[in-house]
Amino acid sequence: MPTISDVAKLSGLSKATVSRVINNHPYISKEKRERVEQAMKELGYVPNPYARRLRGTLTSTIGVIVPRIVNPFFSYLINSIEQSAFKNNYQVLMFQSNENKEKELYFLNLLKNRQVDGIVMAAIENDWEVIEPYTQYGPIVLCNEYLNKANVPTVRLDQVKGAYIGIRHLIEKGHTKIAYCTGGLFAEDGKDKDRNKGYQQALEEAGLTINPNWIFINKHTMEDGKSVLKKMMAMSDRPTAIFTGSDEIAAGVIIAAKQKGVRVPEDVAVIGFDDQPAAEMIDPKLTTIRQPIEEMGEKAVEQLILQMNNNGAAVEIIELPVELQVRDST
Amino acid sequence: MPTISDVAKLSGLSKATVSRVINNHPYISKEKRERVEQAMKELGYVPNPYARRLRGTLTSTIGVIVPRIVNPFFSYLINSIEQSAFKNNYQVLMFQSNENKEKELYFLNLLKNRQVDGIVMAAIENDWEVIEPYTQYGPIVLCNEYLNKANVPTVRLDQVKGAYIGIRHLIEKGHTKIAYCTGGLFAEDGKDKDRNKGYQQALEEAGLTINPNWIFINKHTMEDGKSVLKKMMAMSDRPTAIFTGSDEIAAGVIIAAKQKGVRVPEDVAVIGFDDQPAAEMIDPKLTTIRQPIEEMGEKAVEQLILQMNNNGAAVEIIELPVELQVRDST
DNA sequence: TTGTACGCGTTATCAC
DNA sequence: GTGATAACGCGTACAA
Repeated sequence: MPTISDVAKLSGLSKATVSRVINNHPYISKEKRERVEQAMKELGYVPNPYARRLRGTLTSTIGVIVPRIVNPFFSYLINSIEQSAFKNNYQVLMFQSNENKEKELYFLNLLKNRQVDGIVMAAIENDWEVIEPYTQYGPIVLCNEYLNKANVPTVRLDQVKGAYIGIRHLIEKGHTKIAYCTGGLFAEDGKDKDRNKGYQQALEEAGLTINPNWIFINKHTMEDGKSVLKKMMAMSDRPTAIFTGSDEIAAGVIIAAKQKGVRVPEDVAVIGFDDQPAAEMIDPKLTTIRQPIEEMGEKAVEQLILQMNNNGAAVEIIELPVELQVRDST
Repeated sequence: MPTISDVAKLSGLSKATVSRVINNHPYISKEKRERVEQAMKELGYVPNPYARRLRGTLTSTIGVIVPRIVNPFFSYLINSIEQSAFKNNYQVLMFQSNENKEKELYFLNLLKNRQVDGIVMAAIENDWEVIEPYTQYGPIVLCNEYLNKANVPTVRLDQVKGAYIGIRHLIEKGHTKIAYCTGGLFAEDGKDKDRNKGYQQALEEAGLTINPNWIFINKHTMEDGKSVLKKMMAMSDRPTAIFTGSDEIAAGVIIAAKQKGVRVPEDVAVIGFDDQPAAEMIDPKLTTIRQPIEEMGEKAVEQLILQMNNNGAAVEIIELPVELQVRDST
């Protein structure tokens, strides 16, 4: 690999001059500039980025941590992040935490040793106390996750409203017996706490009370959806509608319903969450909560770049709206 | 950021000794080793990777180029690549070419200036003649794509067989009028040429001839699938089965069929390709061709690492088998 | 406008 | 075993 010295030698000029040409400095005679360019072309010279960085020039790659990229929600998010980053001349280093605390820490370490200049966390496995120290090495922005105690830029969705408008929609359709799936434990302060709040709020407003039998916790997959439907059908007091918390679970519910001859939405109305492409493939097409993933990715990159360029930039919390997408399953 | 000199100073030893500790050299007294480790911890010292690389130590990131990550096929592929790379202590820089030649070249340049040590190309937009020169900067392996003229490691699927067993299955089910979708132009030497070959081969063996009206070219999306079904139904001589070339197209066909009251598989049998998760969500569940994506990603990483570690390693062409997954749409 | 010389942080070489 | 020191490739004060 040719170095700047080779170029200098070939062009009969000094390294300094070559460097100036490379970095577009003013005050170089046209003639020498051309001589240098000629020599660079001839040698196929490419600046060594490690030497440059060592010397202090800024780097240009950002890291993104997601739980699993095969989840369409996250592949769409990464897509958006990659596109935005590219527009801004940043590269994207992609990581899957696989919901593994140690893997997450491994990735955060890349920030520490400056393999990346900043990180977008779209998953967060460790407690904030253990993540927080890494912010001293470079900016971290939270995306689709948030922690009240974390004083970092955050881009998130209004999950309270997401659940609220979903439940509300079911109520307006005349349902009073509404089952509910959550990815967490339906605790005050755990995973999905915002959605839980929206759910409770909508019920309260309508004067309905929660039937604990109709709460399904720790649900995530299509298989979960199938088993939920079966459990529902086995109840003596059956719900007539279900808020599933994800399109995948909703798909499982609908598939199982068909198997059992349960009609959707006549016998059971089903509402998903995410508005994934599959929502339109399912029969009946899925009513669901649409999330502005694209915009979320853009904003996250925007915030991150802001922080990278300006260490003291204000820490913004951006909340994006969700909306109801009514189709045929409710 | 503390440097190796800071550690040396604090521990009262030389940079050389500190470096030896960092790199696990033998022949260091236990006592000094501990003194160094203590100092490192105290300072929160992290070696600067750019300096290390400048000095000659190998880097550890590989690039992956895919057309679009939101295509489940590729998100699963990237997933597999990321997992394999991680196991081998490599990081993954992810790129979407968006089927754009220039973007592809931009990424290939990262190889040139050593931002990545090697590249897995799961998409290939430019002619090989323009890509080939980049191989001098680092290894490139082709994944799910191949070019006869390219003398680089290649991991691919047996597409001829993929189409062949699909069509064969339809024939065995008694179909003789079989429509066919291709992503290319059904040309001798273009996109999907292998599948075309498998299609023709299966028909020939069964003594069937190709009806040009039943060939649909340039099809990719669910929307394409819908319009294909409509066109089929408008024909006087209708096919009774269709090989769609992708689960997405198949989904579109089935959705449109339902709308029109066409029964699947009674009136039209549909076969997909890929075996994406959606294949099980669709009603009827999709018969499709399963591709060993996981294995493909692993092999690609394996080949790439082989090349990176051993410049002269043999160039292997690995062909992975596909298989028929029979469900309810045929 | 151009060149000289130094330093970025690390590791390898060579002495001791 | 350990410590100077040079070298990796580049950018920039400083001098000219």
